[in-house]
Amino acid sequence: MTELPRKTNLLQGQESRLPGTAMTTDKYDHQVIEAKWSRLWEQNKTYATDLAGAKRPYYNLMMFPYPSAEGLHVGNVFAFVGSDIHGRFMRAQGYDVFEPMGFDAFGIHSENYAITVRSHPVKLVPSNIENFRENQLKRIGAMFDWSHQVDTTNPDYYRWTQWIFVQLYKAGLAYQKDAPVNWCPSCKTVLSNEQAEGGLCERCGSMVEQRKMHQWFFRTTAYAQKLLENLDWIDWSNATKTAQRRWIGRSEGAEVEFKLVNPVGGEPQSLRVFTTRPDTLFGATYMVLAPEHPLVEIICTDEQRQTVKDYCREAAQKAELIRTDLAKEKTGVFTGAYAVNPVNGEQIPIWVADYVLISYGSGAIMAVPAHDSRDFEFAKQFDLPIRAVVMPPTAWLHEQIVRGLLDEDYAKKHGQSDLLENLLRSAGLAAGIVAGITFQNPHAVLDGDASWIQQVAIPLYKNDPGLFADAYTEDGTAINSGEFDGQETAEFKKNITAWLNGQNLGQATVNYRLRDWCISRQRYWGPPIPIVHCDNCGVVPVPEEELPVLLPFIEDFVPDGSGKSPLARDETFVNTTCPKCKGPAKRETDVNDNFLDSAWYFFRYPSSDRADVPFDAALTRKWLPVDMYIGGQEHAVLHLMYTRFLTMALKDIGLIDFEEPFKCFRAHGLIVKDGAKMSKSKGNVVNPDEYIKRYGADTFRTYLMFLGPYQEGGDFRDTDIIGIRRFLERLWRYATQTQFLDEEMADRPLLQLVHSKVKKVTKDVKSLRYNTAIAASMELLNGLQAQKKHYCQAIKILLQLICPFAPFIAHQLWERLGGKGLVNDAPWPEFDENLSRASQMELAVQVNGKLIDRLTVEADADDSTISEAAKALPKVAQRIGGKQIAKLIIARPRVVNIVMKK
RNA sequence: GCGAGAGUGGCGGAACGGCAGACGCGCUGGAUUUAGGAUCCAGUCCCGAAAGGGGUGGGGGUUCGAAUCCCCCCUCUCGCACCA
Repeated sequence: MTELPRKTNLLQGQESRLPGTAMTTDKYDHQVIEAKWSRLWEQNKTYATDLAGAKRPYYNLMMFPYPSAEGLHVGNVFAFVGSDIHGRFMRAQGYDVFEPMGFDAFGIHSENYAITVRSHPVKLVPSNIENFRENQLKRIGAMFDWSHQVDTTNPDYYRWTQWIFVQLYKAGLAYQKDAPVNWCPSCKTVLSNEQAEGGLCERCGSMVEQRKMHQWFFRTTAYAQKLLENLDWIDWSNATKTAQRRWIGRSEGAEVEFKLVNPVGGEPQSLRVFTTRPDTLFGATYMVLAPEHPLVEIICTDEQRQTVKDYCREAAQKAELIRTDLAKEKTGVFTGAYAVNPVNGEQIPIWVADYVLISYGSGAIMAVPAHDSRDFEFAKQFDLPIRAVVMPPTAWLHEQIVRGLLDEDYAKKHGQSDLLENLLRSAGLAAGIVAGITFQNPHAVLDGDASWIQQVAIPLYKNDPGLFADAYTEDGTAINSGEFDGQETAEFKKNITAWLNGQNLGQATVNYRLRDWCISRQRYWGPPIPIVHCDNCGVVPVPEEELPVLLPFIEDFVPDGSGKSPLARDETFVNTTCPKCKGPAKRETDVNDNFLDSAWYFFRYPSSDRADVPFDAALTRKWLPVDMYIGGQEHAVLHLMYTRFLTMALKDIGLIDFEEPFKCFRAHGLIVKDGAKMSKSKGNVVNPDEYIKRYGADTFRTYLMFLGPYQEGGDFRDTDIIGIRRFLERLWRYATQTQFLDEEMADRPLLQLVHSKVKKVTKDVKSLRYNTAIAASMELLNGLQAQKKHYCQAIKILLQLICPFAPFIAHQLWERLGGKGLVNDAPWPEFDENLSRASQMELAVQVNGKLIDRLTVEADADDSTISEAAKALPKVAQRIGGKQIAKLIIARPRVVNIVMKK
């Protein structure tokens, strides 16, 4: 006989309904219930918010999805359900909750997918949206207000995306400049950053190059300071705020001017650099320009010209990723030119190296190898002088030497092996160890007499910090810095900046890492940038009344080798008349970045039915800023930064009166499967549809929220979902097969149970700790079932508590039990703090902090009663014996600790 | 390298500085059942027959008392990454 597997996959075959018996009608049949309530909610417009009439508006936003062909991902469901629970909770608190949903359907994902399946986004996107909405989103039990949905590819929407572009253009916040794009020489196409990961083309694997193109930018940097400052007061997840702060990357320093030794006739006479360490100016022994720096070509000497040219060409061909990622070894070449160090008149060489980025600061640096690890590495590689100008604390020197972080190769090369050996010997001798040290037990060494540091290590460092393996980059005391010697870093910075200012050689400056937002995309599937280029009038925005500039249907939308958007191939699109002079003109053919579509969608939701304005002023005042935004931490910087920028810009333009779009933002966690990230290649992708069909949306929702703390994510496990299903079935049986009493609950233990659980669930749901809220609901059900008397009042409260998680079953049972109206509209149960506490408390009794016994006393027992009772416990008394008690601590309602005298 | 977060039973995970392991999965035993992948009851951190002892990645510290706070180290996850 063949052995049958003990268990089969829970998802295989098998209808969830059991063969018909007399009981069937009363079984928990999720399919019937969920279909019924979906229908009722839709018919009665239960979740269509009266936007104009709402008394207590609450805007509950979640990040709208990109409607992929694969369908809704379980990660989306996790995100939406968590947000919906918050929305349902707020509704039960009496708010008019607006919970809209939409589709972020433009962009490279849709376009690429269409290319791979040889279809067209114009065909694919609508059917994907249809599938998302009708087959998936409508089944997860969320309170979506479908009367206000948004589809970014709809001309009624992107008309306003273009309109916003025009407003920004008029406000001087949109401009054009040359910027590099990722270019695949083999596919002859522009690539997005994610398509060029690792510096290789995603499709053909060839090395991605950087190509310069004239592109559109938004001036996000104009708001760098405000974007940073507001983080201090907005109520957002801390991790998100930290990520934004780092992304903005404010750093204070000074701009310093270095004059060229041999200025080329008529050309600029100096180089400006940004440094956060003006106090290290005396240690600047060379300078570096980024390969793209315009002065490179001008200043390099004829001798070096070819070398420099070759180097720059090579650097240009490396994608930024390769340049940064794989360049473990630094590269660079000498230009032949020199500059003058303004503080000491020294002539220092100017190099070109790709470790300096054109996009930050001025694209040029002064190199202080002794106190910057990158310069240090570069100087060692190319044998440039390293001069100490900051004296590290002796502890640092000690640490370096003790750990053996010294550079023997460097010492040898510079004929300083003797010095190094001397250092080691004296260090060893100081600790009573003979020379020829191997640092086997470094921390045991050197702790006694430290005079060797004063006598040997410090002079050695002062003379040549290159002997050490690392640069000292922290603050310290100035050395080798002329009149500034002895100053601490902070005061030195202040003084030297003032001095530079006086000499007209520099001033204090703030720099940001944040860059302007490049919104040009040389692709097809996006809203055309509403600009016309006219030979006479130059750049002219399309007049607002002519918007939208419709995206033309182009059968073959695949990028060609031109590097231009496919729109450039459509003559009837490109050729137009200038809105100003009516002469012939050409349209801009780039489309805008997908992130612009999603940067303002929440403005549109309340006004989605308005054809005349992007967003109605009164509705916007009433509903925005968004009360709660829940979404993925992966959007911590880009999406959330862009929406903040845009909101600030719209405020300054005068269209709104607030500058932060989201009062509260919470990032949810990531959901993994069996401990690993879900991916198609691993074959561990969870398809939500199957689970919803088999277990029901209620079970699926509740399970997703139960598998871990919402803000941390969790591990999805097939085997665990059954626990939730059993819980809901138990709830069903209890609610349908119990004789309930109609009178009010009266006995204290039951009241205590109910009130304590209401308290717990309320607190947890409020703070998004859904997993423990569910656990508390389970405890409540367990507790109710164990009672002798069963009250309708109690089960109804449980239904209210569970409703945000499992709305279908809660509505059904509420109705069955004769509840008034909808369970979700019943006011959230209040709890009584006094009733939530037990009438008796069980205290742990410790002796010297060790648990010995337990003691049950009345909740209001006084200290002496408790301590006498505790001491009287046999196990405790035995330990006390005749000895004296030093201290007796009562920490109610948990512990009594009896501390004995020693 | 930098930043953020996390290391707790066989597993997912609970624990205002106060009884470690709530809740659930799994497992063990029992009841019921034609059947069980249903339901109900009991049990389930480790060592020990018990009394008792040990236990929250490792090592120190603060405290009457530490999974929780502080310092050092290790590991994992996620971001960022030559930003001068």
